[in-house]
Amino acid sequence: MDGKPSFPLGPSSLTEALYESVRKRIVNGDIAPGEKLTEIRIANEYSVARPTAKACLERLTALGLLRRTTHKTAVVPKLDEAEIRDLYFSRETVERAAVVALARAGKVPPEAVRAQAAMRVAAGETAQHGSDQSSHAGAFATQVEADIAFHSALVAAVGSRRLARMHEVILGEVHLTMGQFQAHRTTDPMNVAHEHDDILKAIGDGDPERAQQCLAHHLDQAQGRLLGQLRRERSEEAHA
Amino acid sequence: MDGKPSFPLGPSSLTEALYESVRKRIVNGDIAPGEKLTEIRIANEYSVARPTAKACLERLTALGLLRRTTHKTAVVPKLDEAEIRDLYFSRETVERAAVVALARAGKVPPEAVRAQAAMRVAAGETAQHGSDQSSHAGAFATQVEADIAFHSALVAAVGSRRLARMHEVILGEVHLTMGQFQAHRTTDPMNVAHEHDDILKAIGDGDPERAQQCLAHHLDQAQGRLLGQLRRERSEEAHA
DNA sequence: GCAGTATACTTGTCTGACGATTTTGCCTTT
DNA sequence: AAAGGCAAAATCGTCAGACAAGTATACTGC
Repeated sequence: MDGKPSFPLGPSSLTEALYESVRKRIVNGDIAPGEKLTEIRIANEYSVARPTAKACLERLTALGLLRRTTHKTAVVPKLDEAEIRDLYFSRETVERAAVVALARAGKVPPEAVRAQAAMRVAAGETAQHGSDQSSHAGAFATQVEADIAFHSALVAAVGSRRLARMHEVILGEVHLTMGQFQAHRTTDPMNVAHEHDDILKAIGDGDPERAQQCLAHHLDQAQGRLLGQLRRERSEEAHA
Repeated sequence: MDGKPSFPLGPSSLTEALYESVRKRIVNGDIAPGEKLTEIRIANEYSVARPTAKACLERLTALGLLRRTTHKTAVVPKLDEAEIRDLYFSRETVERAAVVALARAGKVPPEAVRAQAAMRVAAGETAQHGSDQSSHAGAFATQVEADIAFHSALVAAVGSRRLARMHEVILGEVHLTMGQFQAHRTTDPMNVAHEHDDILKAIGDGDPERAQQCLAHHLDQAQGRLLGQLRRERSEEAHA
């Protein structure tokens, strides 16, 4: 009946599954920034042919999750300050257009409020297992997932396929940086949840201007946290 | 001395050359919308192996210049009204951010004024060879190139790699639609040049608000021309 | 005459191997 | 002893072939 199934359950293709697996390993920080990712390594680790691994690396490179030049091995990038600013400038450009369109329509996307609920329980988990290291890492990962899902739902609700596609690329790199700074993260997760609420509130009130400002504030906070973390790491390795 | 040559003369790689060639054939309208593009056809036409052609089609698909679902032949899309609106909404989102940033800095990109000069001579050529069909088509192609170059220079001048990358994808589809409507084009090219001038003027005056409005007007005009052309074709094929 | 099914053709995907290029380690020379 | 050149190893780009899945068509039965 309907042209396409709304819920594709799993990656039917082998290349798709491989791509998703490697992608998750990169954004979760399982593969450290600066680490070499050769085609042969991927092929061996997953027991697939090299052209398959090659296609996977090319897709990741196109999305900005890998850096590679001709005849050189792919490495996962470590974003410096200038690139983080560039990333968040692009992110704000896309998400600003989204929240303005949503506020004009005055419709709060249900998916976003669902992601907010998941965000809150994840924040509670993080605060609860503060001492336990492994549980903390797991809870943090789900928290990041919920954060990504929130912003993704915001853009998806606009209904623009091209805006969503651009945002998907941007969010990939955002996810990457969050995963890389995972270990030393110290931020209170409830602050993020409150900032999300402010955005949804402004959208529901049909106030594009305020929604835009709330979003800018939220992204500025996030960028500031990332830059502060980056400077802290820089000084740490300077002492060593 | 310098890390990378500022002017990469030609695609050194075979895959790159193939990709560029097919891309140009698509955006110039040499390959009609709806036409099937099989891997074997590309491989035969260019005398390359199938995996090479496959990689080429995948890259084109990722950029939106081809549509393909699993186990089905890739076709060049013909954008309907909803998709053209979506495309121009995304385009305005990106270019608006660019002109605002440029107007804030108050710097007019030299590349843009160069593209404007090229645009004017191309417009003159188009008007001159109005009767000659082949010359007209050639002049129109260079005019479209100059138009693309102008908007591309605008975004490139911001200095954001990610914004430029998003814009490149968007402009690819824009180029595609312009190439498809090439045959029946009737617009006065000087109007476009004047609208471009208004944008540059506002940027030079350091007036972000006016630059934004001029851009919105320009894109609205362009979108209107495309939609009008599309409706005309629809009625034509309804009569036949 | 129409619909359902089976077959054949086309297409997409996966696997293996060869040649070209870059990088790195070592040797020679100044 | 240090720097430059050379050689060897490793990696990337490309090509050729076989298998499986999907689609379209033709045929048969109703």
